[in-house]
This record gives sequence, C-alpha cells and structure tokens, in this order.
Amino acid sequence: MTALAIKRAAARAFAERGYGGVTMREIASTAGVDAALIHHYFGTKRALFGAAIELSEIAQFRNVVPPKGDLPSGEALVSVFLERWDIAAEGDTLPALLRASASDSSAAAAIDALLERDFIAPAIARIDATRGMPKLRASLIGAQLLGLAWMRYVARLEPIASASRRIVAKAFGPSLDTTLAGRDYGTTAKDRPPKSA
Amino acid sequence: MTALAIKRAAARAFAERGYGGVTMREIASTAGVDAALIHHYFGTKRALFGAAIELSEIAQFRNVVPPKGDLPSGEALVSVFLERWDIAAEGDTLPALLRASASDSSAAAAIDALLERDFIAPAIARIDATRGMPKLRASLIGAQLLGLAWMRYVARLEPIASASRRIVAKAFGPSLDTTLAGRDYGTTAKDRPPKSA
DNA sequence: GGATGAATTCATCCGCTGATGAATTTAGTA
DNA sequence: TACTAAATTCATCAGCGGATGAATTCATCC
Repeated sequence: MTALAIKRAAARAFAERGYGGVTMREIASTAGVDAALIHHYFGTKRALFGAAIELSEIAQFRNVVPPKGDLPSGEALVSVFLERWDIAAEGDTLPALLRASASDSSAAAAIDALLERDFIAPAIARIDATRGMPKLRASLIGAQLLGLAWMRYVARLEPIASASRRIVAKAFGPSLDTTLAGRDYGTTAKDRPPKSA
Repeated sequence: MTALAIKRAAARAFAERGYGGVTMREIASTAGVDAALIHHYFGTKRALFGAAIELSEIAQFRNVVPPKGDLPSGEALVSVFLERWDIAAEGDTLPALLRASASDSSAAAAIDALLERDFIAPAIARIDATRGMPKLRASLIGAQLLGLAWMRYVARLEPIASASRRIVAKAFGPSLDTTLAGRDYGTTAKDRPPKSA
C-alpha cells in the first residue's frame, strides 16, 4: 500500500532531521509520490507525523516488566528491552519518536506515558517499598533504560551501539538490580545509611 | 550588551521549540530587537544557534570525573554532575543543546564529544580493566548520566525532576558503583559467570 | 559642533512550504 | 464496455522565513 510507504518514509525522515527539518515534498519524493497525495491520505503534516510514530509500536514494550510474579533480574530486563526495541526499530519509527520527543510536546507525552505505564508503574508495584523512595527508584529504572536506548539507537555511540544484546545485558543488568534493590535513605536528612546494597 | 540578550533569547527559544521551530523574527521580538540586527551580529541562523549553545558551558563538566586519584563513588559522581548541571542550566542552554542533539548533527557531535572527553575517557582510564569490557562499562556510565539528565532537565518527569540533588545522588549512586565495579563476562560466550557484584 | 564608525531599524526580495481544488489516471464492478 | 469511486498528479496560492542592503539613529573623539 502506498500510504504505508509514505508513513515509512516520513518516519525515517523525521527520525533523521526532526519535525521541522522535514518537508512534505521531500517525503513525497523519497516515497516516489506526489506531495499532494500525502495530504489526500493524512490531511495535515502534523497528522502525518502522528501517523508515522503511530503509537501502536509502543505496545511492543508491554510486559517488559511483567505485571505479575517475580520481578525479573536486571539482566533479563535489559535483554527483553533490547529485544523488543530491535523488533520495533525496524521501521525507524521508535528512534523517530524518541528524537521527536525533544521538540514535539505530543511525542514527549507519548514517551512519558510509555515510561510510566510500561516501566515505572509495574516496577513500583513490586519494588521493595521498605527500602525507601520506591517511586524514585522506579523512575530511575526508566531513566537508565532511556539513556541506554538513546545511546544505542539514537546517538549510536560505540561500543554500546554495536555490542550484542547479550553483552549489554550482562554489563548493564547489575546496575538495574542495584537500583531495584535500593538502600536505606535518611529521608529527613538524618545520618548516614548503615549499609548499602 | 544587546548581543548577549539575543543569545539568551535564542537559547531559551531553541530549548523550548527546537532549531526548526524557531524563527528569527520571533527571537528578535522577545529580545526587543529588529530581526536584521541578529544577522548583523551573527550572520546566519545556524551561526546564531552555534553561538547560543556556546560550547563553553559544556566546560562546566570538566573534572566531574577527576583525571587523577581515586575514582569517586557513584553517589559523589551523581552529586557533582547534578550540581554542575544546575549551575550551567541557568540560561537553559544545556537542555537546549540536549534537545537540539536530537535533530541537529553538529549539536549531537558536541554531546558525543562531551560524553567522551569528560565522562567516558577519564572513567576508562581508571576502571578495573580486569573485570572485562572497561570501555563498554564506561560508556554505560555515560548512558546512565544522560538518561538521568534527560529525565530531570528535559522531560522533567517526576519525581526525578523535583527531588533534591542529595536524594537523587543517594538513590542513583549505587547503580553507578555497580557499573564501575563490573563483573566477569564470558567474553567469548563460554558459560555462566561465577558470581556477580 | 561636526565627522566617523558602530548599532539599529526599514523596506523588501526571493525561495520555499504547507495546503487546496480541479484534472487525470487507475481499478473495480456490473 | 460503461460507470463509478478511489488513487494520483498538476497547477497554483497565500504566507512565512531567512537574508540583504540602504537608511537612520547613536555614540565617540577631535
């Protein structure tokens, strides 16, 4: 279908040059199509953008942190996260979304929702609350995965970008475990924590 | 000086709406100045952008990872990192740079260079190489700090955005320690690692 | 005060961009 | 084949965006 080709071209273009850096004619050209056709299908540029980053791909991340049972190890978490991302990243729309979140508020909201729904919330539910700041720690898990994704898929910085999933999971997993485990905090600025994890 | 006012207005505008989302007339207006004056001072829009994110602010991050002596604890690392960032973020130019790095290749290169020079390289130098993948682990430190900065300063997601530096450092520091410490890997896909950190 | 040069504004250009609507082709159907 | 609706292209618009150069104000120095 031609509309799909347009979406793909748009996703790639937005991923590479951001929303403002892309023109309709350009997308049309790389999709081998007249610019007016895009309007025929999607109406407006913004709508095309919305269609291109189609939130459905975000669904890939459902259950990376499973809703029930034991919390998986950090290594397993990273491994699944990268696996899902690799699948979803085929059409470049996920890096596009991430990039776009920097300048487009609706894209940013989408990322926020993804993080909250699929990572932070399920982690909070089963994190050991007795060790303090469960919400903060869950959010830090989100931060860690976000940073990892940025380095590997957006900035493409070596060696993270090219390392195998397995290696990255082994190297990064323990850090997530540590965040999940937590430690005692002087919540009201008491004295030093007795020991750490 | 008027040129400075222009730079400030530009930095803020770029931070909020990205490179493409900002017009010269707009910047001129908020700076209380005629648009042509900007060209008089900076020549081109791109040059203004470069001036606005003036890489000098990046220098704030020198020695967050000190070049000599003991590697500081993860907690100290996070604490200093946030402190420096808070100082530099006064003019919004650092979030601007981060945002811009999503769509502008020269900004991305600046971030890459910052990470490499001020975090990854000094960390590699003193990371325990016997525990495997020192370069990867150092890069993961970069990823973690980047993710943290993104959450706190760009996405402004709670509770990371509003938590005190001290709390964030206490909660996040240990996971940096874990990354720094490393563990044994089956580099050539042997069998399970004997134990973890 | 008048000359000199920088700072700042004015008027304007030209290209490009998103968008529209009519025209034309393609495909499906009876 | 004749009819119809969707797909696709063509021609074009109105507006904005960055950029330029001349004109004007402002400051400095003799």
